[in-house]
Amino acid sequence: MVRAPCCEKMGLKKGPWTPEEDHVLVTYIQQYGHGNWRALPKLAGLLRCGKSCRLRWTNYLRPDIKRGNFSREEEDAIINLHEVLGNRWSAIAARLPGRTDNEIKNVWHTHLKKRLKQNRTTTSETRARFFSTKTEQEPEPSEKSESLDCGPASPPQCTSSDTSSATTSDNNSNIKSNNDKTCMEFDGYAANLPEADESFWSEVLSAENFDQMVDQVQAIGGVPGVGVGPADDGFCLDMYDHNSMDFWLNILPGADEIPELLLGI
DNA sequence: AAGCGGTTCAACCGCTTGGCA
DNA sequence: TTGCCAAGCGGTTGAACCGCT
Repeated sequence: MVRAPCCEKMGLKKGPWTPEEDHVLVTYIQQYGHGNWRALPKLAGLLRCGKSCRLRWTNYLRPDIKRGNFSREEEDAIINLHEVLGNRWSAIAARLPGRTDNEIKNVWHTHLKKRLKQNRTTTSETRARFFSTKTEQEPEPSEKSESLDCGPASPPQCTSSDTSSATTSDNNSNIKSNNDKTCMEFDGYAANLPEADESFWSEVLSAENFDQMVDQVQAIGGVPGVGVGPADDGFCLDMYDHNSMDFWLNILPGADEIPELLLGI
């Protein structure tokens, strides 16, 4: 199917926005709102298509947008959310107030992918040691694994987040899922897990739960980490002290020491 | 100072989704 | 149920910028 580009009509401007155009757009939206994006440029007197106006507004001109570099906390949050949500940039952006999906996508491709790649290189020996006893036929990690592609089936009992803070479950009880398939990663190794429905992830990712659990773990001087493991009727996901042996025993049954390079991340 | 290659990020393209008649 | 339209979304592009030689 071939669809004509939205700006194909002659006379519609493309490319970078000028300060004058920005001013016209902002003034119009402040005055009348943006009921219909397609009609907006005509009404506002802009030689742009509605789509271009919407993008300019949502990605740049909106008053609630936070400009400037991402903090380390924000970067960590993106990494953690990306592990769970994959390339759903708008869903990730919804959890980072003031940041747009476009911005997050750019940061991911320009900074965070590199950072993760470096981490994986430095932890590869540790990882190999820990997985050697449990997952002898583990496939080689691929570049593509970052996009949460579901590769060949991996043992569902061993997986986790590879950074300190991550998602968590309901207060003191594990959250059980249904039996569909999804993917999570451990330091680049994709593992198939039972997939949870939307309400499950909403609950897991709810700010209240997350903050509460992080606080609890930090209150005892621990570093928050997420463990995922088998449960009687599916799998469970819970938050632990990342530096505790219990955490590693849960996700790597049989482990005899905490992965040195992951301590205190 | 100039050229070049790598990086960044705003903007675009086109597919998907949802609402409505 | 079907078709159309508007908006949302993710992938990609390319101009601007930056650092190195």
